[in-house]
Amino acid sequence: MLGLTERMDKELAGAFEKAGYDPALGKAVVSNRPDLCEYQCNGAMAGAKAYKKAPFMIAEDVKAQLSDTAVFSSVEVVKPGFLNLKVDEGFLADFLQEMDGDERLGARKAEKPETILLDYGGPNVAKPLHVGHLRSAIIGESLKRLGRFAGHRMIGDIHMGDWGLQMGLIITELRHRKPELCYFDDSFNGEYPAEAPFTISELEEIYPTASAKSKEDEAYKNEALEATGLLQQGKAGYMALWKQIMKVSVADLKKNYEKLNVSFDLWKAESDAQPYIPDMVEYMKNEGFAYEDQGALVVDVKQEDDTKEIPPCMLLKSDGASLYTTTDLATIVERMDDYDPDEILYVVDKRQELHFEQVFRCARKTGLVKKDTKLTFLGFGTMNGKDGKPFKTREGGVMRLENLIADINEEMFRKIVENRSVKDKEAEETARIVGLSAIKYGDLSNQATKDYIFDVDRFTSFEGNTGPYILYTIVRIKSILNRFCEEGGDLTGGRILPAQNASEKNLMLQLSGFGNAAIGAFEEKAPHRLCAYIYDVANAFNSFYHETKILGEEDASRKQSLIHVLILTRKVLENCIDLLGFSAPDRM
RNA sequence: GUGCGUUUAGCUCAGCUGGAUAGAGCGUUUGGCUACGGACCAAAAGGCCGGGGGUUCGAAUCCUCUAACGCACGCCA
Repeated sequence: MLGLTERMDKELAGAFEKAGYDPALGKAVVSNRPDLCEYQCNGAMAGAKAYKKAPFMIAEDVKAQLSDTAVFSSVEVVKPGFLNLKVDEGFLADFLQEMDGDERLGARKAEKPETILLDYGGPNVAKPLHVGHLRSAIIGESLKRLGRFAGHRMIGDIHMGDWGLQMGLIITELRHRKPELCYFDDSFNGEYPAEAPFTISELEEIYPTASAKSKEDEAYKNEALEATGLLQQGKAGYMALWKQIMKVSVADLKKNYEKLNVSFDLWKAESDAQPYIPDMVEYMKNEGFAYEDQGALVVDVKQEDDTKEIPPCMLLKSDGASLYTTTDLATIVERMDDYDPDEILYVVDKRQELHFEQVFRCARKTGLVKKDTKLTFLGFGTMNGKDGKPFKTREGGVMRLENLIADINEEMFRKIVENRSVKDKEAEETARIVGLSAIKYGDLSNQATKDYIFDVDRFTSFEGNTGPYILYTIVRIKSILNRFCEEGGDLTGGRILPAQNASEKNLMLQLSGFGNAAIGAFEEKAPHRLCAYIYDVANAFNSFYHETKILGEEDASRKQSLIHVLILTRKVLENCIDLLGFSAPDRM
């Protein structure tokens, strides 16, 4: 079905055309002067130059063509050449009725569905998730859902870091601690044990220890580098050990991402791309793209229009080992092989922008991707504490994601119990749901590309532009609908009637904007746009609710209409939060 | 040093690609519970949109210069 603005555009374009002007000028946008009108069209001013005519005259001509419109209840021409529009109440009611019966709630579907590979999450194995991983997971998950809703084939890949120096460090530290393990015995040729020689918490302690040692101890660092190299060459004992590390880590990661309501279609890692490296490197050498420079193998990615020096893309270090860049390029080869995506979208910390610029240029130049394959970098900003500096624990250390979530849930639990006499068990579950909304909405309501301040008090508040406030609104609607049913009401009967007052009409207008908000948020890769939209809807609803007697309404058909508006509001809000990656409880 | 980004109300942020009087939330002040959840609603105060110059009917938005802060710049990932 066509959206409301699309229908208005059609009406306006027809009027412009009939009046002898370019129909493309007929576009309706939400008015920035709600005191004057609901929608406005600025086409007359935009076209004034081309037609060498006063904008006011053009607007008058268009208005004349709209004299018998069923879409607008009022069309006015103002000052320079604004067309001020009010939507016809009957038309709006019919639109919402149709929207209520539409599975997609009036949102258009992509004409050309694309296959989009979404690279997000990006945790390192054997290292605990920390707040730095939060944004990638939250933003990526939302984009995946938004894209899917828009009609695209979204493939979410967690793309774990499992192949760099970090693995060498862990292996080295393990060898120091437990040299007797069969993984370190070169003459061992039996079956390696099924049980891992460590737990996840040991693993998480080993890495930072090893990392610290390598910074102080040159010999230790060299050992780790050597171990990394041997692993990459496939040394049997190290491979077996690496598999154990992966097994333990992945199980833990799955558990943690589940808590965030984040799920991946692919659990791929850097190591999966390794088999593609030798051929890729060979190819780049043979085609003359790669050459040796200071002992390393590099590909130039400079361009004529560069405003600054772009360093070449390094494929192999002087010791022959591969790097982050190599792996990322090989991953592109792997993805093209496996899925031939129309676009690969990376949701990564914006500080890595230069690296991806190099990788993208290299992939294009050397033909790893097709000419029309889009490679997109969506860099997100840093999550800062209230002091404006990167988010830390009270002691100044890196905040583990687990702890952050636990803190939020505890705060939420406290608030819920304070206000309601609910059973602890239920309150705990509710606290988790509401807590997640606080974290996700707090993050997503900011522009992804900018740094933002993570303020626990603000995000967990039930007032203002927060996740809990949105959930509160939904819960409130559910509560009214429940009561309606208890009183013997029928949720399916009747139809939506024209609005009878300003707050009701405003709510209806807001609801009609769902499609544009959801699709627009994806097209602009901007979940915060959807947050702004639901906040508007929630406000419009609460204002309407405050002024309107619903269950006490005596006119049966009007009461039924109000119930329908409520149902539709709930649907819109629930769809939105699902697209953002969280859900609402029944009570809170 | 070079490049990129940011700068909007006391604080945290929007501003839909150039439109009318720059908007929210928090905080502050005030008013509203014998209706369906007051965890709400209504209202007030609060601004040289970092600064200068330009482009045009019209600029927070585009161009240019400049300041402050942040980030990134070949053998880590």
